[in-house]
Amino acid sequence: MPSPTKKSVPAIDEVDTSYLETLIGYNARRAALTVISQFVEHMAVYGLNPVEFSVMSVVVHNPGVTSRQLCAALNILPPNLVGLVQLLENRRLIERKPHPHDGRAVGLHPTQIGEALMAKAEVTARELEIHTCSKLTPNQIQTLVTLLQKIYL
Amino acid sequence: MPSPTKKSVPAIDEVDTSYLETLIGYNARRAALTVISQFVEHMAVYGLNPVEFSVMSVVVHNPGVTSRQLCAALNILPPNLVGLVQLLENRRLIERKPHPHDGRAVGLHPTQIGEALMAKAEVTARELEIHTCSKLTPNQIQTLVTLLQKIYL
DNA sequence: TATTGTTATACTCTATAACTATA
DNA sequence: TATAGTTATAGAGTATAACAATA
Repeated sequence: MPSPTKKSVPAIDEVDTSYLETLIGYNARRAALTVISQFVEHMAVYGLNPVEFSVMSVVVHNPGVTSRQLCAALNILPPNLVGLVQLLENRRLIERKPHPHDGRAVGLHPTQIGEALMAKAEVTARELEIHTCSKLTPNQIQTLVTLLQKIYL
Repeated sequence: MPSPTKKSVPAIDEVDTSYLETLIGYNARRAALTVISQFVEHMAVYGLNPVEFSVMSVVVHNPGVTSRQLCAALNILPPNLVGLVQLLENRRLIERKPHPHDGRAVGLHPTQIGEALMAKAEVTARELEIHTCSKLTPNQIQTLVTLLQKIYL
């Protein structure tokens, strides 16, 4: 008489993901998705998703930056930036001005509204770090940032 | 007479992304994209993208796992897993068998072909870690994994 | 000839609602 | 009534090719 636990096709009680959890790629992706979903949630009050936030941030810290420079800095493809810039311009967060010495290029500048919005948004982003990394000490957060940059920079 | 550098609308020589580089979310996303693009490149020989690799890995290490369990473990929505499972089944990498004591569920099992493929793919994935993290010591890789898990687990 | 910005478009990934079969 | 698997579909994100204007 077979014991009750003997089955030719057993069921899985708890899924073992220990192998995947040893891989950098798996952990980086899972962590990034967690951080980003919290970012989306808390930045909704400013009407900014992560990409819009980073574009605005680069424009505020680099007034006059061109689309090409933005694309290179943020790893965005030029066709995908066009609609983004138009959206931010329509919201009066940025302005497009002629480039000082390249007739092909256009400089992107923050408006007063854009600067005011980002001043608040960047404070929120900083507070969000603490919340997202609540299980990490400030020292560990700094270590994490340093190690991540060694991968992509 | 104005100096040549005096411009009302100056150009940006080099884009300053130092603010964004202090944010966990920005770094996690950029690092994840770098790691994943290398993974895609090196796993193409097996015909597996990152999601297919993780599904296959969980099935191999948890024979009989159900779709629901897979979804919960890998953070995939059930409708998006359906096509994935069909694809892997068509490639004879997994098999669907009746669940031992739940008529609604279906157990996913690796075939011999699937197990053989994943044995090789997991070796490649391990080698890829070393390549992707060439600027990190084994100790730093371990630290990075631990810190990332504190965020999403 | 090369580059900036742009349009059009396709492909992938992700998300939601609703259905069926079973518990 | 709740859950597993599925279908259909919508939306977001990402990709390539090609064009006009300027360098």
